[in-house]
Amino acid sequence: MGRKKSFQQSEILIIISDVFVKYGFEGTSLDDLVKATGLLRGSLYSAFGSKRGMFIDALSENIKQQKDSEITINLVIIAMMELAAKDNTIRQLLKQWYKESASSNVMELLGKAVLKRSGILEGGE
Amino acid sequence: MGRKKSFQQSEILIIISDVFVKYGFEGTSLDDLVKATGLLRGSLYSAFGSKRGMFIDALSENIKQQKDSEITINLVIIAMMELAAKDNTIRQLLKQWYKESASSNVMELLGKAVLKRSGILEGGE
DNA sequence: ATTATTTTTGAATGATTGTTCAAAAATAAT
DNA sequence: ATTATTTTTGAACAATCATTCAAAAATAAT
Repeated sequence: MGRKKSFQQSEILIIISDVFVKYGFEGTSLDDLVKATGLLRGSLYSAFGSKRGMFIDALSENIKQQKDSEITINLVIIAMMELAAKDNTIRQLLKQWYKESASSNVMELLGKAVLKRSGILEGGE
Repeated sequence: MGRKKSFQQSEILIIISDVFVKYGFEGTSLDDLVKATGLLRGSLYSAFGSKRGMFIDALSENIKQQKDSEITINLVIIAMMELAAKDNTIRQLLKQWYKESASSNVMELLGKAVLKRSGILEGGE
């Protein structure tokens, strides 16, 4: 009973993931998320509770569904750089990812992703 | 002539570097920098121009003076993750660091630092 | 139809953000 | 001493931030 949800949580999380990957956690504003998802603040908050909740759900979902995709790796690094030190819940998620990571050389995987994100390798200008 | 500076730019940059390493770029507020340095906003701005200027000077100075220290590596990763994509000046600094980096395996160096920063390896709890 | 329940809407809130700048203080030159 | 120059001071500013919540809308149950 009650009004029907106008969106599918899993589809919204894909959009949210892209935004966090693009701008980082601190660099992402709620306005960014509102614009990208097409939802209003209230809907996002009733679905995820907080900006942190949105990030945690995005990270969890990506870890669950595509352990070594570029998006997952980027979310993992953002979590490690910006959140893990002060957030135990996120630290636990990262431990799980680390344990289950298929890669044989995690360090190199992470380092390569950081370097790629910087854009210092391509196009001389 | 004129009033004497009450601080040494190079000493302030060491403090500023520590703050940026601790909180990241977006995660660092001017209040954080004011508290840590003991200087007031006006002094910081007349010395460095902007928050971005403070970061750039901190990064440059560290790259110049201790190419592979933990602080330098952390500043480099923060720059790569949060700033490089949209800031050409920072991208150039990072290219210089990359070219002159003494390490034989930069990817692994970066990845190891990210992993260490996350804190997921130590202390089980 | 009426009632109950859930979701959407979006304006409002208070806090925090980076930046500015006129006035005061300190020093050097005349 | 007076003038010129530089730095410090810190209040003020507009912009942006994450979050809240009462009202409206939509759906299901009675």
